[in-house]
Amino acid sequence: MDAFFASVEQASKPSLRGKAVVVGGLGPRGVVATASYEARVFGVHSAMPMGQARRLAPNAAYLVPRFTLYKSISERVMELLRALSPLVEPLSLDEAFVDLEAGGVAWDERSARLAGVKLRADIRAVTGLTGSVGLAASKMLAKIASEEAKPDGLVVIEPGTERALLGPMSVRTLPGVGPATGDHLRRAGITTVEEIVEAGEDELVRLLGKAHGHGLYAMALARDDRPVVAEREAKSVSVEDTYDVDIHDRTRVGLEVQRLAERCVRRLRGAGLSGRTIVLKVRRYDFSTLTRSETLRGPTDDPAVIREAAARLLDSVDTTGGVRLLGVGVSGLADYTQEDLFAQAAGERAVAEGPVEEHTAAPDEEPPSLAERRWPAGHDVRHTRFGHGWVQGSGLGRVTVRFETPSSQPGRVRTFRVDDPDLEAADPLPLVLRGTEGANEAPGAGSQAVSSVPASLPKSWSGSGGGAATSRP
DNA sequence: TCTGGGGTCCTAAAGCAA
DNA sequence: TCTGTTGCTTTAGGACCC
Repeated sequence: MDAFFASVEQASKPSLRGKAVVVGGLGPRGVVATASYEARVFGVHSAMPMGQARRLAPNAAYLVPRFTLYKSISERVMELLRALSPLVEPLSLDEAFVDLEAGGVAWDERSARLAGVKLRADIRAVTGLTGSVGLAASKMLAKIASEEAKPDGLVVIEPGTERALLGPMSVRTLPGVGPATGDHLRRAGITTVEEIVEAGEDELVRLLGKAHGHGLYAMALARDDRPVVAEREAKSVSVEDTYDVDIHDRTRVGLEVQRLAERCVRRLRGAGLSGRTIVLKVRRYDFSTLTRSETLRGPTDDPAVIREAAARLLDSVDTTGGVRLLGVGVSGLADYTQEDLFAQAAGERAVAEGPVEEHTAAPDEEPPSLAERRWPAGHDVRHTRFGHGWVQGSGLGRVTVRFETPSSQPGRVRTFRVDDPDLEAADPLPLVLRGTEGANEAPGAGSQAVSSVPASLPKSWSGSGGGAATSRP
């Protein structure tokens, strides 16, 4: 999918279409998750610190990610892919490999291209978004082709043309070559794919080690026979938090680790898993990162056991100077059933844990007090008089809302007090009114779309207001 | 206002057992 | 009994990906 998070936001917010949109963490230490193509013109890109993005594109719309919405759209796209082949390997919410041959829908260039064209049309019809397709004989080449195809395109790499195509490309094009390896190779005078080939396999292994060296050399020759794997089992489960300001207080550090351990267990149990190795991660004030781990005799999903292990690991870490990030993870995963017996044997009382689904936005499950509701930029809201809209920004006791829906014209902006009883959080509306395939689900989709178009209404008392303010107190 | 969160894979060192 | 080799497991760190 093209600029996935940003595209979803543009689709659900008519006033943002054609505009620079940046989705990411809005706190003082946030980074960009996705920038719309309009924002990329200013030099904004993924993984860039938000502060830098704001300097480059001060007039862009800055929004917090809404993972549950993205996930639901992702699932619809994955369904389309699974209709093509049983062999679908998701790489992330917005990318997947599909083995078209295994699905029997494509066996030569013509049939593959046809399948690709139809897929792109289906994605558009079902989600209202654009996706790009890369077609080739291997995963690596398909991936490169899809990069070339973006945005909103389709690229085929024909068998026999691979080497010539790859040759002049930067080594950074190849999967597995990031900043570090790229630098390493550059210092050895290797900047293009054909220079990797010229250097030879032995030299690559000498430079990068066995696994990486052999692998990269093969990739440079366009040799890649990695299969498309449909179901890959998780190897680890982890949670981590970066704090807005470094934590110095050792007691507080300990408490945070306990909280993280509990969140980690919730996720672990939600997935029906238990694990044997507990990992504590600490990023210090100077960004140096260290991990400490402990392997238990057997797998567990017991919150007390994991909390205690994490606390022991913390004992061996010096946190003077402050920490900016803490994380707790579990690896060496095993099935839950096996663990169940273990937990029973330990005679541990089951901790009354909440629902398995975790909220993406708020780490804390606090009672949502009247005046202290949070209004994250970009989230949907409903007003009893003005209908459906989204939070453009909040701060200083005010929240600014734009009233529009995916199918409306760009809407008006109004500002309210954060404790306005007429305003409440709302679920996202579907981006497309009816899907092309399947019966129309979403019972109420049509009526919602019609009802909430804001006609001209009394003036609010707010000024136009600048861009979205951060919502941190 | 420097640098998220959730993962995967690889390497190297150290301890231990055969 | 001493020494060397090999292999497995645990631990820590680093690179990479989206």
